[in-house]
Amino acid sequence: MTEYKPQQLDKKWQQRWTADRAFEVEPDPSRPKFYCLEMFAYPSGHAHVGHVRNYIIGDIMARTKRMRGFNVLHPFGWDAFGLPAENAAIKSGTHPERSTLDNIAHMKGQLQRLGISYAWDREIATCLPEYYKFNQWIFLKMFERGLAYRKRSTVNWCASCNTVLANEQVVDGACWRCGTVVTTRDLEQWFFRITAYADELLNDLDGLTEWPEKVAVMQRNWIGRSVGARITFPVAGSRQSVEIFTTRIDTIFGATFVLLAPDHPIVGTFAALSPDPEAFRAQVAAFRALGREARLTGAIEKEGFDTGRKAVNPFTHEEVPIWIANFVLAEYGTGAIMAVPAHDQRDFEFARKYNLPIRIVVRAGDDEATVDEMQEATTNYGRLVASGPYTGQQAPGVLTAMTADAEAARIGKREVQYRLKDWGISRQRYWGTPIPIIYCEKHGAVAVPYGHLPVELPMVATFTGRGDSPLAQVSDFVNTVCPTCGGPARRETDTMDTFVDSSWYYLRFCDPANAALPFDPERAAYWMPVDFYSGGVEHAILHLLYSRFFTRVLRDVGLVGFGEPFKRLLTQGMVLKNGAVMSKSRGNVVDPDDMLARYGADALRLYVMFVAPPEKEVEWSDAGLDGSFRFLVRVWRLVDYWSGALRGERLPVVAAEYSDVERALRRKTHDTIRRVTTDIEERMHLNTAVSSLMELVNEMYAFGEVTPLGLPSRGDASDGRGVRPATIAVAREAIEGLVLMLSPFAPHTAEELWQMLGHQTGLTKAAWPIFDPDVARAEEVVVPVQINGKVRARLTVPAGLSDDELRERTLAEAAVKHHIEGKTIRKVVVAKGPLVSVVVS
RNA sequence: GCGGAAGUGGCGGAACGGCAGACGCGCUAGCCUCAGGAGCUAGUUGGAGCAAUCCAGUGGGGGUUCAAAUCCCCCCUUCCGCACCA
Repeated sequence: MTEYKPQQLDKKWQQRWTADRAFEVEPDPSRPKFYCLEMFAYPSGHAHVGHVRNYIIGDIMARTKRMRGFNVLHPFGWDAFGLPAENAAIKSGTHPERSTLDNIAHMKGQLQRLGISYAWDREIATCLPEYYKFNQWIFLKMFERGLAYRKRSTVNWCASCNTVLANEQVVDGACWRCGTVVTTRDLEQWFFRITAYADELLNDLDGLTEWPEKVAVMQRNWIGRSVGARITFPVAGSRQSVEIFTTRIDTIFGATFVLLAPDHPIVGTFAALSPDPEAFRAQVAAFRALGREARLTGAIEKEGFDTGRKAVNPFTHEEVPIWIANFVLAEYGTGAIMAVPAHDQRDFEFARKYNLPIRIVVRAGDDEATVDEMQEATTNYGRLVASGPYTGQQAPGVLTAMTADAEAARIGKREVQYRLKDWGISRQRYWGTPIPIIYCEKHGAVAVPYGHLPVELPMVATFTGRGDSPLAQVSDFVNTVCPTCGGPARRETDTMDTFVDSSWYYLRFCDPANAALPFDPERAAYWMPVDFYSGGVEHAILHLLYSRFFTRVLRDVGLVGFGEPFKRLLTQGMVLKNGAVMSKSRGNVVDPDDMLARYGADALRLYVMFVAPPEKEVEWSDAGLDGSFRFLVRVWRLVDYWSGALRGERLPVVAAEYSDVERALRRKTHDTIRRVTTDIEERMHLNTAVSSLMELVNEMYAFGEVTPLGLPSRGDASDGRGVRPATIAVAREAIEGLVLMLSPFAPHTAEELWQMLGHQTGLTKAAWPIFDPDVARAEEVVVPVQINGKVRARLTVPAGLSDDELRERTLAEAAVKHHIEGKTIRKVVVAKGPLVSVVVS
């Protein structure tokens, strides 16, 4: 009996795979490709079992697809730029490059010890010039096309991280990374024009049928398209006007006042011309602060004040007051709205609070409430009343008509608004990709010529974390010459948001060593799109939306021929410990290396896959890991014990030679092949794939009880002499199938067992077992019989009986007779399954 | 408030209109024993019964169907996302 020593097997087979370069691949048009990718890692230092779960999920898919005949690309890399390394440098004095590369080395070791089948020859790290050179290259392509541009704007600012944040990086008014309350600043910033692709990014979500609906919905909401009209309200006694955006032009006859955001540009003019500009400005400032407060706390107390000015409603020609309100957003629409208190709840509350007029202009159903009786705004569409020439008309027709009339009268136009804003990518930090722009007094912002890329990040020795961009302090870096005129010029000193790095890395894996282009279009055409992509749902908006945007840009640049990078997406659940997400600060991390030392890689891999479906959150349990280890020991003993008999000559066997018990095991084997294959490839129910394998093992132990092959607990292993060839053949089919199907989950153990069974070539070259429906077909079936909906009997009958025969046998069955005695049979249904349902009364 | 997902034994979870609780953990009893955190056998939704068996049962209430954990309607709870978006 050979002892199961998983730690030794881990080492042995990991070395073998590396020596054989078993997972390195090249394009091969003769085979179908499969690109399997897990979101690459931020090199924080240590991967815990929560991170590792995702890599194991991907590895099950990659290993299975390889055995199923696909040419599988399964690469890994590092999202290596970012703030934590820089912050650590400020504290410890270690240069971010040093700590990042150290962390990568450690984490790579962790993944290798888990036996994840990565093509390590394609490893990338975004902080290396050979990678970020192409961040710059893509930036320049976008600059040429007007997709990268610079503008002064009010931006989100995190005082703790000392940098700008994208809208997507502000969570509940606070920094997504450190939780500091976000403030605003006016800065010159670089933006990517993602809004140019807003419609496409929105519409194409419908085609992503293999994405979780949740993610598509989140992106849809984030893009936030709404169709309406922009209408000009002239300011009375002035040549100025206020433009408003509305989706409810049908209610415009009920617009009894206009509301401005405190940040609206015209507010400054109003203040200057007011009787007491100082007081006016003070009040505006108070509302700006209030609006921010309200958004942070969710406290929704609507406040406003009258500017004293009036606007002319262009449909009614009526003068209505202009107020400033804390709940109107400067960044959405035009920063100004027409208020229709009768038909908008917010306007209603505001009007009631400040005693502003309310006018009903839409009637839905038979509601005839007067203004005084109204408890809340009526927001449904309906028939227009008191609306001049439009009275009596209905939505949606009237919306189109009124918008068209506004356009004809040159007082407005149809407009589509998005919640999505352009992506601000400038960061006032060091550890990132330098933006390849040079500022010249004569020529303004000039692109660094492609031949000068990469603009290398200079080695800065000291970090303070204070002041502006650290690169501004490096005079060798800053001072340069203008590429256009050769005159003195200064480099851009901001770096790019690290989400730029991750927006195209999956394309780089197709051709990671290319020095001329981000990737070779032909290689990308072979490997892309990613067939299976898995990672955390926290990237549902940021990374996944940016990646879809980048792929479209690269399509328009001519590098790829498609827009969607990820065909199938899986958002894996987190691993909790003591009910909380694992984190260093909570002190509840489980280090995979501790588990490897106790159980080996395979028990850990198996447990993490068995405990729950991949999308679900799971609670870590040491006891569950024990169970998986026991299962592997059980498999080991069985295979080891039978291997002597199974290693021998493969004698031909004809179907008629199989006994009932042998046929039953063959059925189980093939049924298991079918279930495990669809569970992995189609349903991604890795937990039930494992339980099917467990069932097969239980069945084989039962088989051992009744055949001369015996069981490990029953003395010496049989060498197969004197055992019928049919028995050996059946056992071999079951055992080999088991080992093959176990191999994605427990690759080290499976390789060793495969070798024990006498195979010279390893499992990385083996083929997945083939399901044979003829073998799986049962010759006898158990048919449940329902009487008035309850199962009352089971019939064991030959498979393939006709419905009439089944009906006959059912009614003849003693247990059935007992239940229908003295009653009238109303109906007998024979359903597929088969199953018989009898209705009596 | 809007949107999404979910609610099944002591626990993790099975069951894509057809036998509810597969598989595993835990627990109980027994066997074996070089006493190990090992292995084997049986049991384990609740209730009634010596038993065969019967009754109830998938958050609650209705409905569709020969048949519902599964489909439809209403309600409750939990988690997640968005949140004054005009």
